[in-house]
Amino acid sequence: MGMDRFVFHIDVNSAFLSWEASRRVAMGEPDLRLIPSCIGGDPKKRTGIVVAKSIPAKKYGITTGEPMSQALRKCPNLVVVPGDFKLYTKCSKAFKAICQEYTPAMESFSIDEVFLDMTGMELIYPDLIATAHQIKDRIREELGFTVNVGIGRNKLCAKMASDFEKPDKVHTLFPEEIPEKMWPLDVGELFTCGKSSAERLRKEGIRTIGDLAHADVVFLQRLLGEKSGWHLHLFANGVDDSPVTEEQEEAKGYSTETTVEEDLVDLESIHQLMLAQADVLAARLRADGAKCGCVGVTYRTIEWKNRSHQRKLSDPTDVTEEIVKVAGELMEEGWNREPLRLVGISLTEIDRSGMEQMSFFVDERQERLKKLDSAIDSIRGRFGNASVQRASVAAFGRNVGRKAKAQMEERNGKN
DNA sequence: CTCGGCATCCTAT
DNA sequence: CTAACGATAGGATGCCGAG
Repeated sequence: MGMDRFVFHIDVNSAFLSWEASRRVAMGEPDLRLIPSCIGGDPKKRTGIVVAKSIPAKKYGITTGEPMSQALRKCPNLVVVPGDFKLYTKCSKAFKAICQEYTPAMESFSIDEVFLDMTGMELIYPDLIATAHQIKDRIREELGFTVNVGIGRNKLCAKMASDFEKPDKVHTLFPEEIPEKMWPLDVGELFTCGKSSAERLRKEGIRTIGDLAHADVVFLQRLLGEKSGWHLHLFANGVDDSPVTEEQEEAKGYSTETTVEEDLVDLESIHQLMLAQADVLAARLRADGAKCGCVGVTYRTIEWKNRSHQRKLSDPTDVTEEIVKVAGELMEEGWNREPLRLVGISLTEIDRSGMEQMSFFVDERQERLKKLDSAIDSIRGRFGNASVQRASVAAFGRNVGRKAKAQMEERNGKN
């Protein structure tokens, strides 16, 4: 039936840190990869989180996603470097350009990961493992950073394999290797088995991926939900039919959220922040020739309680003022006046039909607002392309809050 | 009973 | 300093009310 496939998963080792380190090495500076170091928030302010870490940093028990303050307690000498998304975008493109040379069937999975479908290329690459080594070595020699390559019969196995020993390694995970290489691993290591699922499974005595592979599917579905249970069971057995897709899907939603330095306690300042956020999102909609049919707000209280409210629109829009009006109403209706540390807006039900709405009369106000927004877009043009912003981990600790203020000031300056 | 709408949870980079 | 801590996206899940 379906052809047997060969899939590569290529993953840049500690991408942000590697990219920063390779730039510094090229400029004759010390190699961050050889010392305890990380990309993260401003250590002086002790805010933000660890976004990427060196292997020496890992030896201190530092983990990705943990607060900087905690990481610094584990390793006071930790060298902390702020993020630089311009650099990451450049390195990502160079990395993917090399990968793309080996097959047209490449899927960009994230800024630092690709899948390659190498099926049916035996004549060009008779030894796929040698080809994997070649790709890896070329990237290291030409670009100055290392990757791991995982090889499997499907994306799941390729991805699991690329996660084995790091850095600068090629691993395979073929069906006959699954019991030996994957089943002994902790359940939490399985792709899409996150903290919550792993915890539930462990409570039931399911500790390894092998345990999961042999567990009863119906039991798993009752424990984790119908789809999650089913999928995790398939994954644990190395089963995955999802194709390597070349073209990336259009976004189904646009969202932004901002953690503020000082808690928000009044509607006025919340409104101002949301105006800045809606302005950015609406510009992205227009840049993509899209409109949204649903507006949502998200917020987080100082007690870390998350809330969200959303509402469908009677007519899809790409107008800042329309979005912020709905967002303001949602916030007013739902917010119980607890101080907020985070506020965000999400736009969903994206409509790309691009067709102007048929109508016998033109809504004067809407036209006026659209012209205003277009003017704002052209001013914004010099700040560069929205996709860079989208890809960015937009705020590294020290910019949090400052960014919110800057957004508001920029917006205010225009009025 | 099923479906749409919504809030929340979970997972990933 | 004694709990502290990002942004963005997509999908799943559970509840509720309408038809």
